[in-house]
Amino acid sequence: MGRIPCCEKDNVKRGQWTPEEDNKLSSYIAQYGTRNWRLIPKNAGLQRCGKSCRLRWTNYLRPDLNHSQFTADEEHAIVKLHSVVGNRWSLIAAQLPGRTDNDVKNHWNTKIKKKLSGMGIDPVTHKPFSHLMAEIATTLAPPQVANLAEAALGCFKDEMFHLLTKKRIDFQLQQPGAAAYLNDNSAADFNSTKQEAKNDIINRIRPWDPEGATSASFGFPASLSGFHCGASSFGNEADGSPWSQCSGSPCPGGDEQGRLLKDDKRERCQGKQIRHGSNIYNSDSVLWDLPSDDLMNPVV
DNA sequence: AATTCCTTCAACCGCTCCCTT
DNA sequence: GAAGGGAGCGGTTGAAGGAAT
Repeated sequence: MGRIPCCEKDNVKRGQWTPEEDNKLSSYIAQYGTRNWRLIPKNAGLQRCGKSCRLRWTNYLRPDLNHSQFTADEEHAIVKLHSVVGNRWSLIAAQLPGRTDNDVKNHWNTKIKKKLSGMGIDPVTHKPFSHLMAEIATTLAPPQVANLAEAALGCFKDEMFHLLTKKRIDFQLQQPGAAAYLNDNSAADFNSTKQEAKNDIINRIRPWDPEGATSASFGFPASLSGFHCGASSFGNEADGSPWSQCSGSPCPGGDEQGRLLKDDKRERCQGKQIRHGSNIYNSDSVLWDLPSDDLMNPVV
C-alpha cells in the first residue's frame, strides 16, 4: 500500500518564501504553536506543504536561531563531533546553540570539507590522505598500487578525495584502528538495542559549557581515539591561518548505519537541554597530532 | 560590460522512525 | 502485532549572487 502524500502537490506553492508568508507562519505559530504541521499551512492561510512550513520554521524563522557566521570554535566542534558521529547533522547541531542541522550540513559541505581536504585530511575518515593511501596500498597488488599512485598524482585534491572515499569502505574494515572502533561499536550496533547504540554515541559527547573557557575536554574514549590531542591552532583566528597546524594520528571515522538522533521526543527535549547547558568542545584542544610532514606534503 | 564559472544556502525529496489506533 | 500517519533526518538540487575571465 502506498503512502498518501503529505499534501496535495498541485495546490501548494514551492520555492522561496515571501516575507508575507513568513509573517503568516510566524504569527500563527506564536499563537498556536507547532502541534500539527499538516494543519498549520491550512489554518495559517498558507498554500504550502506542512513539511515546507516545518522546514521554514525550524531552519529560518525560529527566534532562537543564530544566523551569524560560524565561529572557529563552532567549526572545531563540528569537526570533532563529525569524527565521532559522522553525518548526523541533527545530533551535531544539537550541540551548537542556535544552529540547525541544515546550517551545519551546509557549512560542512561548503567550507569545512574543503578546509580538511586542503590540509590533506580526508573529511570522511578524518585521516590524513597519506595514511589512507598507505592503507589502500596494503590491500592492492603492486601493479594496482602503481596505477593508484599514478591516478593520485594526476588528480586534484577533490578527485583524490573522491577516489579515496570510494575505496574507504573496503579497507576501513581491515585496518586496526577502525577495527577497534568497529569492534567497540559493532556490539552496540548489532547486538544491542538501537537505544543502547544511541546512548553509546550520546555518551561520547561530553557536556560542554556554553559560556566558554571550560576545561572540559572532548571525550574520545581511548578505544576510539586514535588521536593524540595536544595544543593546536585549529581554527585559530589570531594567526590568520585557521586550520593551519592540525596534525594527527589515525582517527576513527565512526559512522554507522541507521538513525541516531531521531529517536524520540524525549531525547529531543534532552537535546535541547544539552544545547543550552553544555559545551562539547574545548577550543584549546586539538584534533590531529600528525607529523608536520603529513600536512606539508599533501597527496596531490 | 558581458559572459562564464563558482560558491552558498534555502528548499525539496525520499526515506525511516515511532507513536497511535 | 500490524497498519496508518505525523514528524524528522540526511542527501540533493537549483536559484541567486559573487568572482573570474
